[in-house]
Amino acid sequence: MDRTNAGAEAGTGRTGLTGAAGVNLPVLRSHNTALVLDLLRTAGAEGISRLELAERTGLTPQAVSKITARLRDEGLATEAGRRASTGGKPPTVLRLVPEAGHAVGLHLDRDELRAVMVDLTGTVVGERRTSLDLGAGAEAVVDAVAEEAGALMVGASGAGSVLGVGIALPGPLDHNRGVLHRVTGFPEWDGFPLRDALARRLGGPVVVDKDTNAAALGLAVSGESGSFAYLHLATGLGAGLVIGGAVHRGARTGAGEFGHQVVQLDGPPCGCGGRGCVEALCLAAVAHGALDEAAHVLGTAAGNLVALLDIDLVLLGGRTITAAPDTFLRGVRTVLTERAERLGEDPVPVRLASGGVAEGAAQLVLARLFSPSRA
Amino acid sequence: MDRTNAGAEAGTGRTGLTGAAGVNLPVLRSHNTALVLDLLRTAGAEGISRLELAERTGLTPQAVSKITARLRDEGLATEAGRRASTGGKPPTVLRLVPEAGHAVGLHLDRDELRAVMVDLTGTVVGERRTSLDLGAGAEAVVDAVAEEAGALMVGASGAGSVLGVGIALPGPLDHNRGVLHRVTGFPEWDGFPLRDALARRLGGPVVVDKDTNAAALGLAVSGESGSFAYLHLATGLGAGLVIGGAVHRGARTGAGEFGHQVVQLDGPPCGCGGRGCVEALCLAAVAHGALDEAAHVLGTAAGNLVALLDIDLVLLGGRTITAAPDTFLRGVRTVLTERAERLGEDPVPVRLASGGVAEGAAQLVLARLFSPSRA
DNA sequence: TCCACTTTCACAACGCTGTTGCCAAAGTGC
DNA sequence: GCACTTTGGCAACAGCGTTGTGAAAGTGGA
Repeated sequence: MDRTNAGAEAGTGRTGLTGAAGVNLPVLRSHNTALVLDLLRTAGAEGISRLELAERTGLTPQAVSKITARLRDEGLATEAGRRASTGGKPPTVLRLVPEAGHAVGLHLDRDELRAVMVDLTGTVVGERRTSLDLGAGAEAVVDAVAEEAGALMVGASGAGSVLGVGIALPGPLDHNRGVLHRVTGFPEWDGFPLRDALARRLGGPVVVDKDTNAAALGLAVSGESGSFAYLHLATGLGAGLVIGGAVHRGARTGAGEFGHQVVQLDGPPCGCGGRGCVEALCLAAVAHGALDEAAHVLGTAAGNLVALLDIDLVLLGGRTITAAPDTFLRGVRTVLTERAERLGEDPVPVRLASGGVAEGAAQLVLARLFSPSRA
Repeated sequence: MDRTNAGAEAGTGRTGLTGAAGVNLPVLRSHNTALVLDLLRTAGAEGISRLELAERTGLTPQAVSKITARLRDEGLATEAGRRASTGGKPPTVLRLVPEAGHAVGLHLDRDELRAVMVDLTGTVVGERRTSLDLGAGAEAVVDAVAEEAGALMVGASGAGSVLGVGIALPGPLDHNRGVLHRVTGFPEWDGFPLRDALARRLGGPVVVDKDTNAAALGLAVSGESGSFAYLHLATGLGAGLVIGGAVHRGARTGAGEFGHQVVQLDGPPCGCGGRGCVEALCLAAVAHGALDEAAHVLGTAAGNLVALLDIDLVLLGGRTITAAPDTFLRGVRTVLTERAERLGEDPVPVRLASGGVAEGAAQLVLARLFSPSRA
C-alpha cells in the first residue's frame, strides 16, 4: 500500500454532508474517469474502442480520448491491438492493465478465514485459507487477519500496488464507521472498531462490510446488472440488496435483514425474540428434512421482496442451498412464477449465485476506483 | 405551458442509456443549479445567504454567486432584504420567486378528482374538485381531467408559467412510459397510454405516477428527509418508498407493492389470488372492528420493511388511518419498538402523514426543476 | 469621531473541463 | 486507382468552478 495518503480515515463511505453534494470539476473528472474504468473492466480482455466508450458514456469521442490518454499515462489502461475494420480505419482496442492495482479481500466466517488477492479485473492472483475461531477474542482474530493479509501482500506479485483491504463478516455492522454490532453468536464483538484497528495494523485503507453485501457486490461486478437480491441460506438467512447497480445499505447500514422478516403471524418463536421469522421457519424445515417446505417459505419471503422493491433477479447461495440447489431453485421459482401469473407479468428469474465472499470483499476496495458514487 | 420544447416525450424519466451516464459541463451546470434551487425552496420565505448556500453545496461562494446571478436573471430567485450582521457586512438573503413557475397536480381517486395548481414553493394557488367515475371509460375520464386541468390553468394567476401536469392515480402503472396497468377494480384501463393521451390534449409535459408515490414525494418535499416509507391504508393498502431522498420505483416502476406482502403463510385468501396478504388481514380486521389487530398486522409488515431497507421513518396515511389515528400509531409503534428493543437499537419513529396526493402529483412536475437526478 | 477588523460578495484573471473544427491515418469497395 | 468511410489525434475554443483582489457595509474598541 504505497499511497502516502492512505490512512485509517480512508474508506469512510459517505461524505458527512447533510444534504446533496455540489459537483465541481474535480468531482466531474473523477466520476467520468471511474465510468471509463468501469467500462474497461466490463469489456475484459476483449477490450473496447474509444468510440464505443464515447457512445456508452454519452461523452464526446474527444473527451474519451483525453481520459484514456490520462489512464494510459498512469499505467491503468493500454492499447491492445485493433479490431477488424467495418469499412474505415480499424478501431484501436483499449483494455485495463490488470496488474496495475490489487486489492486484498478477506472473508471471516465463524470457523474459517479465507483471504484472496485480486487484480484490477477481479482475477484471483493469490489465496490463503486458515481455520479461525471468531470467538477467540478481538486481539487473536485481528492478529490472524493481519497475518494472512500481510502474507498475501508480501507473497503475491503485486505487493507494491495494493489499494486496500476489504473484510466481510457475518452479522449486522456499521459499514460507515467500520464498527461491529451483534455478530451472531459472538456478543463480545459488539462495538469493536475493526476497521480502525486493522487500518493501524496494516497501514492502509480498510473497508468492512456484512458478508452478504460483499457477496452481492461481487455478483454485481461479475456481470449481474440492474437490481437484484442475493439470498444466503446457511447457518442463518441473510440478504444483500443491489439497487440500480449499487449495494443498498440503508441509513444505519443495516439493510438486508432478511432472516427476520415475519411471514407467519404468531408463528414459532425465533432466536431473535420474534415469531414466525423466515429464518426460523426455513431452518426448522431443513432440520426436519422438509426441503420443499423450506424452499416454499424462502420463496414466499423472496416474493415479498420482489413485490416491495420491483427487482430484476433473485440469486441464491449458501451451504444449505448448494446442498440441494435444484430443490430450492424449483421451490422459489414456483412461488415467484405463481405470483407473476396472477399479475400478468413475466416472472423474476431465480438463479444460483456464483462467486466467493472474499472476492466480493476485495471489490469493496476496488469500488472506490471504478464506481466511487455507488460504493 | 409556454416552453416550445415541451411535448409528449417530456417527462420520460430515465434516460435510455444502458449503463451509467457520463457527466459533461451542461449536466454539471444543471445539477448544481437544481441543487441551489432546492436549497432555496427548502429555505422558504426566510431565505438563505449565498455563503450558506456555498457551505451546503460544497461549492465555493463565487460559484454560488454566479449561479444565483443566473437565477435572478431568469426571474427564479430574488434578493429579500438582509439578515442581522454578525460582526461584518450583513448577509444578503436570497429566496425563490414563488410565482415564477407553476405546476398542476391531479389526484384521480375511484370516485373523485381533485386538481390543484401550486407555485414553485408548493403552495396551492388554485383548487378544483369534482366527482368522477373511474369506470366511465377512458374518453370520459380524459375529458374530465383535461377540463379540470384546463380550467385551473386559465383561471389561476400563473397560467402563463405552467411547467406541466402531474397525475396520481391508484394501482400499479408504468411511470416511465405513462401507461396504466391493473387499476384495481377497473381492468378496462389496462394498457391505456394516459400520459401521451393527456399530453396531446393539454399540449404540455405530463407525468403519471401511482398515488402512493406522489404522496411520498410530496412528503419528501415538505420536509421529511432521508429514507422513509409512506403507508396508505384506505380501500386498499399501498406504500411509497423514498430512499435517500428519491422515490424508489424499481425496474418496472412497480415498487411499493406493500398490500400483498405475505405475513401469514397459508393465511386467508386475498383478492389478488394469494394467501395471508397484509391488505386482506388488515382490512378484514378493520371490517370486524378489530382496529388493534389491524394495527398490529400493519406494524408487523412495517417492521419487515424497516428491517429489510433500514429506513429512518414510517409515515401513515389514508382514510382508514385518519379515522382512528391514535390506534394505528400506537399499534405500529408497539411492534417497531419491541423489535428495536430486541436489537438494542433506537426505534424507528412512526408519524401521521400530512399533505394531499394532488399536491404530491404537482411535485412530480417540479421535481424536474429542483432535483432532476432523483425525479 | 476615528480606525482596525470582520463578513459578504462582486469583478477579473485563471486553470481545467468537455467540445468543436480540422485533418491525417488506415482501411473497404467500386 | 480513386472515392468513401471510419477512427482518432491536434489545436483552438467555450463554459464551468476557482483563486486573487478589493469594495461595501457593518461592528466594536480606542
